[in-house]
Amino acid sequence: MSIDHRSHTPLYMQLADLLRDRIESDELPSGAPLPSEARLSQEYGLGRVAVRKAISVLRSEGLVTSSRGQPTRVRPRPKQRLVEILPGSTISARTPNSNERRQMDTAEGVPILEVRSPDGTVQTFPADEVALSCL
Amino acid sequence: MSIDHRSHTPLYMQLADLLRDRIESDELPSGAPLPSEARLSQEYGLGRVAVRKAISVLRSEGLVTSSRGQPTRVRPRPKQRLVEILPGSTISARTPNSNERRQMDTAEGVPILEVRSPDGTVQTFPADEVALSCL
DNA sequence: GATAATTTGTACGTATGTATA
DNA sequence: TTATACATACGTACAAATTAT
Repeated sequence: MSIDHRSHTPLYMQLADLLRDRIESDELPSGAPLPSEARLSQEYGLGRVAVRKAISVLRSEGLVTSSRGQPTRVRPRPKQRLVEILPGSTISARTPNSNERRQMDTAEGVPILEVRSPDGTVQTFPADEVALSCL
Repeated sequence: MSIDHRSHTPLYMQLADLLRDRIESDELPSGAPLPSEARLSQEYGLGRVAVRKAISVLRSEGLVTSSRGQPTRVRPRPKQRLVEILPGSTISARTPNSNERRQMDTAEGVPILEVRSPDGTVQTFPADEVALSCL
């Protein structure tokens, strides 16, 4: 379970895979801090660029959140609430751009669910908080 | 419409905003090549790191695709086909991780739509190709 | 077919800024 | 205040894939 510097798989991807495993196996549970970038650098013998790129992969997958001054943490996943939608509705999903993300205050890696009701109205929901139930 | 080096907004974000505007206004239409990283560097007086980060933002939003040896291009958006789902189905959306993306052969920035039918079966669709219609 | 030029990808190092504890 | 941690941004070098010559 370590980094192979001679592998064809990029170093950052190997590290991302390692960390993802530790998150999905709950060895790094919800809310837990990841080791700092400096620590990961030393631990695995990588430069900081590779470490940051690995973490950015996890961030874009919605698995972790980073903010200045604090350690990167495993992103707590809110319980999804069920939203009921009417027959005849159309549902689509997309990735919000940075401005939309700011407005909706959602984390990186969280898609947007869009529901177009039969009457033409459109509703949007962050996909980590909402699941849709077709009546 | 240029880069302000004294702004509080990061340079890469300013460039991402500029390029996003040019894509969404169709000045850079579907399939069109973006200027090369070297060209953007010169054009806007930025280092390559800032340029690459800007493009990575657009890639994660599903707006462009990059591959080695070829210019980064505006990602052609396939026409969505409508998939009908049964009443009682539950719909959710999520960002696939890198391995899932490889398996489903979807681009970065394309969420996955997941449908759990009343009989318990689960179907997954790339959200750029499929929209769901609730019967 | 072989070479060269172009373009993106990976990875290193360094420096400075900013938010948090 | 100090130390820690992440964010931004510069530079360099080489690898790998594609395209043009």
